[in-house]
Amino acid sequence: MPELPEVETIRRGLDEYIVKQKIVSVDVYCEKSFCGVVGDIVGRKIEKIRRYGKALIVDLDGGVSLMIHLRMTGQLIYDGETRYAAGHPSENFVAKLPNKQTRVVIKLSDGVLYFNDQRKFGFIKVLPTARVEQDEFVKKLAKEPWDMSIDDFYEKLQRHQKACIKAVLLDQTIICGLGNIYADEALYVAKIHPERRAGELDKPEAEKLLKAACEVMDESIESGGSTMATYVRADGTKGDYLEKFAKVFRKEGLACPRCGAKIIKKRVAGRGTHICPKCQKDTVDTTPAVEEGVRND
DNA sequence: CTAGGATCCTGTCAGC
DNA sequence: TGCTGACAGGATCCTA
Repeated sequence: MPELPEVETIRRGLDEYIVKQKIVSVDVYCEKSFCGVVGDIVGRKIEKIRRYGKALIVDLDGGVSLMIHLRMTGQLIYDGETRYAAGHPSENFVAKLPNKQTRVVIKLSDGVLYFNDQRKFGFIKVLPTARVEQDEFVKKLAKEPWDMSIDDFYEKLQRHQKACIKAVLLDQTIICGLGNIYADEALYVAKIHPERRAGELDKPEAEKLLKAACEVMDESIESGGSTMATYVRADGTKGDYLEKFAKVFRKEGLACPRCGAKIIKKRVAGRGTHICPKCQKDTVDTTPAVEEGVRND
């Protein structure tokens, strides 16, 4: 799905466009995609949009909230005076809606919010606002990289000694926000091979990785996420992290911008993984002479 | 407890 | 053309 930067991009967009609007009606096209009773949210006003990791919380008046998780292929498309679309990028962003992938349609006072989701892994769930933080998913989330101390991160890596570092980065209960794109990009920036065991990273490496995670996600959020967040807005701007900033993700066969070696793709932790085989060594760097393995390039 | 694999679902693409 | 298997920007459940 949409990883943290994309979800944050959606949050900002919804904050601008749907807050203060009233829910007029809700059409559920796919039962699996909507958990709750439609009558509990119709007529309520949207007060606030929050985010926990990759989960979006829409607070309504009367102490009711919606939790929205896009998982792999979810998208939220607001169609009002302008169209604001974000989430899993696809032609749906500019298509006529509803369409085959539309799962829930929320009609608002001044526009319509479409929840599309090709694979139906995502969902919208109705719950009392007071219970959001008690939700099993929310409760288990770890800190986001910006809020995590290096000691905390290093200790977590030690705790998951034998797991691939990539698997660790994808585990939201260890560190929250990264998904397949930003895990690959962060590992590339930090020059760490995704198949290294978490326990064998030394502290300077862990620090580089944590910093890289913040960096790649900051960059993406600033550009509106990797998706075409503002696709149809008048200014024509669009978020295009993959085009503009990604160095390895979906770049297999292309030259590494750092060393020129050919980027490869292989399966790691059950996911397609992009690596520069030269910059990202799959064994511990035993180069002598430099203390603690710190290399300043 | 951790680690790894299967699984939910639809759609697309490469290879025969 | 039609079929088949692999794979996909996530998270959970099951097993060892």
